Amino acid sequence: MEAPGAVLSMSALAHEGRLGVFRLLIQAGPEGMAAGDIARATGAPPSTLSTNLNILSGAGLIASRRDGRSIIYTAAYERMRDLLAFLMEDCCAGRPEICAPLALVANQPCVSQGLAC
Amino acid sequence: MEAPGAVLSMSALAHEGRLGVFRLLIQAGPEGMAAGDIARATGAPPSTLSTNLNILSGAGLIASRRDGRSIIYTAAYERMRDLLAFLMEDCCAGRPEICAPLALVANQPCVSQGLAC
DNA sequence: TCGATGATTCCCGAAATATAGAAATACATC
DNA sequence: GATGTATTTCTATATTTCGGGAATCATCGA
Repeated sequence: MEAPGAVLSMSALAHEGRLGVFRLLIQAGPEGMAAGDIARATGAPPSTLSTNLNILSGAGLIASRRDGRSIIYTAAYERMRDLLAFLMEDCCAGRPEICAPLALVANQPCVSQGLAC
Repeated sequence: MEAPGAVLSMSALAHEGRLGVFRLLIQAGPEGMAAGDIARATGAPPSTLSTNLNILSGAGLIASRRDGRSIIYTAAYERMRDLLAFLMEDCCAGRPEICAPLALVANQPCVSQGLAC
């Protein structure tokens, strides 16, 4: 990822409501969540939520698909991974004191699930 | 780090100019860089740069100290590490497919410098 | 104390963003 | 078709952010 993409992604996430939606979608997993369910979970009015979903989508952080009357949103893992990789590579270049401790964080979920990474 | 802090940090970094300054300061290392040098390096007019330095500072991402007539800015590594940890923990919880590959990135600088992490 | 230099603060018009009601669209069911 | 539900688009308003010129503050050397 290049800087402009990172700026776009971060400005999408730099908003309490959108960050909340994104976290929700990450938790929801690959099956995703319908817009209406997100609205209920967050309490955001439909048009506001729709705007924010659109912004997250424009930043490539979420994807959507229609299922009957509902539109299901899912988190775009690769994009998030790219953003994190950009921030880490970019910011850790020559400064391992930042990133080295993060390796533990990165490994933690795997460890806790018995995966080798 | 909590969500509001992450939002603050990301909104500070979600700006081409500020991201550039921050990257510059990361590269500059613990010795930091004088505001004037940053201005020369980025070509930003003084008032604009000052505003942006202030925003980064308010987000806790950089720190400053006076040295004679100059004010030296340095990147706040811990804060950046906290932000990355928040994003990784928060977003990878239960989703190791995002973070597992990042462990490699995190390790890379160490590896390239012969460090064990 | 004075002038020069480095940096910040003040200010304000322009542009972008946030929010949400109302209307419109898409689809499913009857 | 008609109706109801899900979601988006349109629209308007309020708020925030951006950028940079001019004025101000802080420090140093003479």
